[in-house]
This record gives sequence, structure tokens and C-alpha cells, in this order.
Amino acid sequence: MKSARFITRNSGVAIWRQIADQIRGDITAGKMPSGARLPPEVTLAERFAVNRHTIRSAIAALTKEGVLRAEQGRGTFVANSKKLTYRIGERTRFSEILATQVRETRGILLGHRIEDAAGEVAAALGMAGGQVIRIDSMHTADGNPVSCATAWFDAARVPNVVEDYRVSGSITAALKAAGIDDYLRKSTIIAARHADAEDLRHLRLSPGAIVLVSTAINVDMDGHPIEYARSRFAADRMEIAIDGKSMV
Amino acid sequence: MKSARFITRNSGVAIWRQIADQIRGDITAGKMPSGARLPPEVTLAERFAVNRHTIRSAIAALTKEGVLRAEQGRGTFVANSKKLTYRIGERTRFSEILATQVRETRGILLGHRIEDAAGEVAAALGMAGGQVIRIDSMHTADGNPVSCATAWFDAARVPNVVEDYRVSGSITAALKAAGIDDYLRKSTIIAARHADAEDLRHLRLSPGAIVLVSTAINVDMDGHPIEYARSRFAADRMEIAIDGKSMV
DNA sequence: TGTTTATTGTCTAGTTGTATAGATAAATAG
DNA sequence: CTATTTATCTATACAACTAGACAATAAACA
Repeated sequence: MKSARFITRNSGVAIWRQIADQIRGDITAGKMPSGARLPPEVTLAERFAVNRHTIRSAIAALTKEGVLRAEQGRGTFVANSKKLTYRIGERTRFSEILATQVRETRGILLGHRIEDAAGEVAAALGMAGGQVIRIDSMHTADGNPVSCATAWFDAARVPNVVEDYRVSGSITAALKAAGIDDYLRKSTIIAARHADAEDLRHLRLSPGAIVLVSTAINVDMDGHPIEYARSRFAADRMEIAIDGKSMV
Repeated sequence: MKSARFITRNSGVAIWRQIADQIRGDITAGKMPSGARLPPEVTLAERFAVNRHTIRSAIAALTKEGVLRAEQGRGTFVANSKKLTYRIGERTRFSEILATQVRETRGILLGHRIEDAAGEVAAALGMAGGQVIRIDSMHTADGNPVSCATAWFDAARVPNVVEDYRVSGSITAALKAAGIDDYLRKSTIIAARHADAEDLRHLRLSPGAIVLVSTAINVDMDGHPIEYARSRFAADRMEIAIDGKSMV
């Protein structure tokens, strides 16, 4: 029924974390559907050959993550862990996409700076020199961090984008303030990698977690690139769907 | 010079392990060539904002792994960490391949059992029913575990393969004992994934490590499949090269 | 040459985290 | 009422991390 369970002692990785990762893996792999009951703590303790308290540490971590839900006297259950779906199409707006799936989304400015346009950023924005504004931000859905993003804009085109974004928490609103009433998604590239240290902090992940990386170019209605952005989504909490006219 | 360094406290992953993983990552990513000197312990301690003893734990782990080498009064250096290359061609023999790179290789029988031929195994071996012998083994190079493998054989074709392999530690020898003097590699598929618990044990890896998975079919000189094998290589210690007439 | 400086190695000590063991309470289902 | 299951508590042992001091080695310098 369950795959062989081994843990490595004295590896620098706590046993409770190894167990938590295995259980989370089983759940996200679909071995345990939403609502399914976990074996009781004593059974798990025997199966992993550890103390019951160690199992409880693992369960506590997953409960805090929202993956499990423990009910005294009844058992421990797989929480409603439906992933959010980030559907990418020609008109892709963070808050609109999630509006039907969560109660509230928020964009938080983490930092910004001016950089010289160079390399892939310059290429994506169609710039030959000049300066770009870089904005680092993160997004929450119902209070849970779901993504963090780095976006680059042509500094000449949208000089006040930082302040506008800080106030509104929305790229769409910040661009509108710069006279760009509408924009379209021109291209999206999706990759996956281990979360780096910064992702871990902002998305509240544990080391070894996986992030989906979406690299996108948005253009104005004349087709001129206005934003180049790289977003990292916690792969545990989010999946990405590509709409129609397959855009890559 | 060095990418931003963050560590996550109280994550269930010891700080020394997080630091060791980052340093090892820098080295295998080529940021620190073989022989390069690491910054002194006090500098690293400041950079990671941890105690010097914690840095020493990370360095000790990497020294034990053979990745670093510390010299009192001089500094800590990147050891000669050249990966072994597993070159796959039509004539692929584990011991022959590594013969020029290491002093000594060994095959160790971990376990075996009889299974009903089914699914991908039956398909690969061209069997419609009957039984297969499954052998789990691991390989060491100069005493260091470098791979573990699961191989399936048609039980009717090589009935004594287990005993022959146990004695010789060599598939080539075991097949010869069954009258198969020579064999060829027909196909190889290579993938990568996180090491599972069994890989961790046998290859002495730490949780989160990555393994290269090679799935291969060997055929006799008449082209009949005789072995279907899935080998897992520690991606830290081994890389795979594909020879000529690109076979996939 | 001897001296200073930079670096790794070793030691003691205290705090917090991790894992074990055992006992008991509280809630649920039958 | 009873059996099952999660929740709490005490206690012990060891690992992990911090802090500070000093020894040992190597290289650079006067």
C-alpha cells in the first residue's frame, strides 16, 4: 500500500522533516486524496520505526502548512489541498486570475532599484542601452504567499512605476497611471527548479522545495514590450495552465 | 562575488547542512574550480551570519565527502572533485568503463527475487508471461558507492544468474556462465529525480540529493533482449556521456 | 633570523532543538 | 461503556548552535 519508508539519521535533516516531506509527497503525488484519513500516529510511528512524538512533529509541521488537519478522537485527515490554478492567456492579470478562486489577493513591494539595461532584460524589452527599473514583489492569496516576482520596466517609459505599484499593489494599476491602459501577454516560458534561499523566505517553503518559474513578456496594444517579469510559484500550492492559441 | 546567502532556521534542516549544500552546489556548478581556496572560516561565518563552529561543521561534512580539504595555517581548498564519467556506447560494461578512472570497482548483491513478467519489464524483455529474476545491486569505485541498480532477466534464459553474480560481482561474468558470451546495449533512457529513501541509504546521500536514472536494455548477439536494468547514479559523483551513433 | 599575522584546530560552557520513553486527559465512534 | 485516537504533560539524552579562549601551523615581513 505505502512505499517503503526509510529515514536517514544524523544526516543534518531532522527525522520529523524527512517524514513530513514523505507524507506531503504522497499527498501531492495523489496517493492520498483530499479528505482521506492518515493511519493513526502509533501505526505511523511503528512504520517509520520512530517515537510517536516524532510523528507528531511531522504532522504538526504539515498542519501548520495547511496540508493536514487533525481531529481529536477521529484521526488526521488530508486537508482540502486543491492547488490554485494560474491560467495564462493573452490577458493575464494576477488578481483577476485568482479572483474566482480565493477571497483576497495582495501584492507586496519587496524592493526596487535602477539597473542598466543589458542581456536578456534589454533584449526582452527591446532596448539598446538606457536604464530599467527592477521591482521585486510577492503576492498572497487569502494571506498565504503564493508567488514572488521580479519585473523589469523601461525607466523612460514608466518612471513612477515603483511608487504607483507601492500604493496600489497592482501592476495593472501602476501601468494605467503611466498612461498604459491595457497590455497583452506576448510570451511565457515555464521551468521548474529548486527554490533558492530567497524563495524559501518569501514563500515560506522548506529547503528542497520546488518552484515553478514563469518568464513572461507583456506588450502594449502597439506590440511594444513594456514589462519583462520572472515569477516563482510554490509548486505545492499552484499549478500553471496555458490557454488556447498555445503561446510559448 | 558570491550569490546571496540565506539560511532558514528551525526548518528541520540543520544550518551546517544548508551551508554545506550551498558550498557543494557552488563547487559542482563550477564557481570554485578544483584547488581554489575557500574564504577563511571567520569570513564565511560573517557572510552566513552564523557562528564559526557551524561553518566548521559544514566544512567537516564536505571534507568527509571528499569535496574539501583543510590545511592548518593555510586555508581550506576545493579537493580534486572531478566527476567520474559513465560513457554509454554499444559495448557498455560497468567495470571496463571505470577501469581507466579508478583503481578498483566492485559489484555487491543487495537482494533478488522472482517476479511475474508484466508491464514495462515484460515489454522490454519481449516476454508474454513467464517469470523474471530481479536483482538489486550496488557498485563501488575505490570503495565509494557510485550507483545502485535493479536488473531483470528472463528466468528461463539465465536461471542461475543470481548465484553467478553473487560469486563474480559482475553481470558480464554471470551471463557468460549462462552461455551468453557477449551482449550489446540496445537502448538507454536517462532521467533525473530526487533520490528516494533507498538510494539515500545505498549511495550514502543526504535527503534532497539528485540521482541520474539510466534505464537500459541489453541484447545478445542475435538481438534478443536479455537484461532490462534501471541504474541510479549519484549525480554529484558521476556524469553520463553518450557515445557516437546517438542511441536513445 | 625571529616576529607578526592569518588561518585552521581544539577546548570549555551554556542554550535551544530533536528524539526517546512513559503516563494521562479529552474527544469520537460504535 | 468501551475502544480508538489525538492532545498534553514530565523527564532524559543527545545533537545543534552560540560564545569565547587559546594552541598549532604556515606564510609574510622586518
